[in-house]
Amino acid sequence: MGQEDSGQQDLMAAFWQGLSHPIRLRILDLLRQRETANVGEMVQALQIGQGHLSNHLSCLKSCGFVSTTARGRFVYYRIADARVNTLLDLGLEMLRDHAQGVAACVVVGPHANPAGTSQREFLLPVTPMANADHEVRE
Amino acid sequence: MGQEDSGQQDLMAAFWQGLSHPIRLRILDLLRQRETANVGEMVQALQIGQGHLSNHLSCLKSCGFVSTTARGRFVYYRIADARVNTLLDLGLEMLRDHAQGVAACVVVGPHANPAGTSQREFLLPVTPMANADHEVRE
DNA sequence: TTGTAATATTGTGTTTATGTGATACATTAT
DNA sequence: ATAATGTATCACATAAACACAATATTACAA
Repeated sequence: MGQEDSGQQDLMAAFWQGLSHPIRLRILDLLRQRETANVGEMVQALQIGQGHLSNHLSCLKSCGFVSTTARGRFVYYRIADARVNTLLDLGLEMLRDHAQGVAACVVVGPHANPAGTSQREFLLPVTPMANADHEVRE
Repeated sequence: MGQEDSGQQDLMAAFWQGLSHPIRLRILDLLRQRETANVGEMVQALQIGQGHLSNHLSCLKSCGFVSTTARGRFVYYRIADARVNTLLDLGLEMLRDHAQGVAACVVVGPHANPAGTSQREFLLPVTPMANADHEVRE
């Protein structure tokens, strides 16, 4: 009976999670602009702790979003391959049409947004006629 | 100086997180096969609690991955648009080349995999020569 | 209107991801 | 060898995401 191997979905979920953190996304953005950068340079640009950054970099690398080149004691990171850019661009495009909904997404459970806690702000231009809730009634 | 608006990255992270959960991915897979299904049918197919499923559906909908059509007291869900499929296909393709790394990704910090806790299993065929750690030394 | 079925919400207890600071490693310069 | 610099790891505290059970809603049918 239905359902299929959920094992692959576990892995897939872990894969997407690699992109589910603002710092990791900022790292990718930085690398898309600078082409390449070592840890120290990124610490400077992103203004976060070295160890912390290193952990995120490790995650991005494991998931295959970035690759590295060690030169002496420096380690240069860069976007792993074109598909990463494709993925990021497509995501951004979709986000444009759902910024408001994403901002409101409580990600399962009200606890995530303890009554009153300011909704996530959406500083992204929301496409005007993007049927906010995609609901159709017949 | 440097860094740019991290606000958009927060939203983008939330967007990707919509895909970062095995149940949500199973829902999307189901909808890619059945084209459309109501909550009850999905409860059956996925074998999970109705409330639980409903929460995940809510998340997927907010983020724009699925859309709904209410017919009477039934609510039919379906993949929102072609881009969702593109995204999922591309992700799967990338996962094939990094299954092992993703499985090992400790997602920042060792606590995530408390010493000994069996590594995440990878039941996905790993592409033979996919340079596991993408490291280059010069 | 009353009862019921189909969905959506909420309350609460856990698990897992993240933030920090300290520490271990590796490589180059003295 | 020894010190200094750049990166990766680790331990601990905290917060966010999740699972589950119970309850609230809404649309229908009798």
